[in-house]
Amino acid sequence: MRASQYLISTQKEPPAEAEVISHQLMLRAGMIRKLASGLYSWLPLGLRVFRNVERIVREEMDASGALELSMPVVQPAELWEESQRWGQFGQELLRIRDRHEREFCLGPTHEEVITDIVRNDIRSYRQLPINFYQIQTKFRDERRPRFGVMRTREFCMKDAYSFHLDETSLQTTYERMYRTYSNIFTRCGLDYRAVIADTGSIGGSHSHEFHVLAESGEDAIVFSDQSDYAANIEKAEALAPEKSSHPDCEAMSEVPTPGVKTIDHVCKTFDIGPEQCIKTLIVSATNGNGDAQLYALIVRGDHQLNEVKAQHALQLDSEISMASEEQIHRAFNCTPGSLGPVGLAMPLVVDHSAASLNAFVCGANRDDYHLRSVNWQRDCPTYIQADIRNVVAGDPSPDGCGQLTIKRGIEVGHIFQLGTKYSEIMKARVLDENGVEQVMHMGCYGIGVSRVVAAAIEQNNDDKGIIWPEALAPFQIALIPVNLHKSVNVKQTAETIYAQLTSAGYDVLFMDESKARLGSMLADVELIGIPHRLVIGERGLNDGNIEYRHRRASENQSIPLDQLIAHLQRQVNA
RNA sequence: CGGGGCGUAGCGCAGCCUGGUAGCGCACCACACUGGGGGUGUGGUGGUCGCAGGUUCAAAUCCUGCCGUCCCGACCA
Repeated sequence: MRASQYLISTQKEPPAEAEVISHQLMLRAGMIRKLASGLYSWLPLGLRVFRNVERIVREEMDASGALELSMPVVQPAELWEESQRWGQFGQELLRIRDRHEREFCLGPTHEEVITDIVRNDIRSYRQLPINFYQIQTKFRDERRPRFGVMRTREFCMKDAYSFHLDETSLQTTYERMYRTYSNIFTRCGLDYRAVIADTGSIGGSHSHEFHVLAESGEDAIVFSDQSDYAANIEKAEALAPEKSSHPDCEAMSEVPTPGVKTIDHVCKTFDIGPEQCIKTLIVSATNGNGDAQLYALIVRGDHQLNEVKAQHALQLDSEISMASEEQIHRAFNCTPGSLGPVGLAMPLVVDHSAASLNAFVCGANRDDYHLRSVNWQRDCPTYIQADIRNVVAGDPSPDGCGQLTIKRGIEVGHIFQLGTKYSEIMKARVLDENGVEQVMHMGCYGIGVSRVVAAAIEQNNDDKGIIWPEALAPFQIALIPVNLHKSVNVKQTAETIYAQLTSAGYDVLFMDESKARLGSMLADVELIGIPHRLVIGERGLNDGNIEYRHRRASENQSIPLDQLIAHLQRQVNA
């Protein structure tokens, strides 16, 4: 590609709105432009990278035996009512009406549509297992789009759905997808980890997420330092401490604590550590009748509530949210910072580590007072004990091997064993070899194609710009002539090399604008992140050389002209 | 959803407090010089100052409402 016939739209300064490095660099390099919150256009340069990811995904999916198809973005409400997700999915589902006032949504995912196809077209176990995929635009009306294309409302996803006669077959395909995903992210040149995950709103039993490790990641993932155990913190189990009894301690007493509302302040007042007090969190969830119901959750002062675990412990389908100060005041006539479990008339779930405390401090459900020497058995005997906290670094690994460490990750892929969640309710059945009708088992498998692009940049950049992994680069080689307009020799050589490289199959960006200055061309090529660059100037040509430099290198290499192609072959395939 | 910030040329910003000719840097166009790491000079192009209403002789500036956008929070208990 000749730069003179392309759009290189680089900027020196990042737009003020860009927070994370990948967002800044994508804007500065001229890969994307924002249309509105969470909606981005891909400029030609960005689209080249996007297509590279897409190509790798498609090749690996095809190689796995999956079949590509394409389903509509706009989906009728009836299908979602049938799966009961029209009500469940919440505000992320963008609902629209057509001219006949019929309701539709923009598809955030396609379980309903694929299940509808399969239940009509697949009747026999002989047609199973089968795995369909598409690479397509999704829409989720995120409450807070951010970080450029990392979390947008409209985004591109590869979604796949497999169908099986039984669980064993599902397990086999699930494992194949696990390997396929590993191949895809390896080919993309990413440092990633597969971790055990929660199934969230998609549902199902077993699930793994694929995370690209990066400081800016929105997820916390935990690893054992002695085994393969890795999980999303949402899912990582905090083991219950060894059974501890609650020997009677000195009598509980109420202590005046004017103005004390935070754990920090409680600790100073009583001269104790945060692990010796508890915090009482009030959450609200919508019950079956659509009413908001309050629940009390207790974790140790130094621990954090895990909302996903709490939701499971409360056996709720809908998401929980923290109660507002106002709700709390109405229910308990005190501020949130003065809450405690003693005497609370509502369902109470206590985390294992909080339940093993004895003689602890907590709020008195009365402003400006706290309770000390509280004993569970004696003072507050009725509660459910469960794991509802986030693990912390140093906790024992749930598999019994080693201790946990915590890192940040960007979720780029997610695979689920759905089981019969959708096929059951939508009556997707086949006849088995005995002529008996069986509900199909399903798996589903997603990759955030646009997010992979951003994640790759988060992991590969320096102060000059992007450093593309070989397989994702918009161009493999940048060809930079020095003083193109002045030197006939430079011009002829550059044209010759450009023709040679192009016919050898390389993607070359030829900086052929005659009066462009060397410095700005180098800066652009580095910002854009092209892995290999060639500089052709009189200086080198006088000795029969041109200069090669890898984007990660700090020195040029002089390459004799007649060895150029061979040299590049070694470098590009390295 | 709650709180806060911002909205002036493609990008980054100043001007607003104290109303009176709309500015700066980058980018862009022309010419000249320069020519191996974003060069210099001269001259230019480009803005209904987010939108609507109000106050005023006069509004980017003051007032009201709306919209957009970004950040923070929603784990403080």
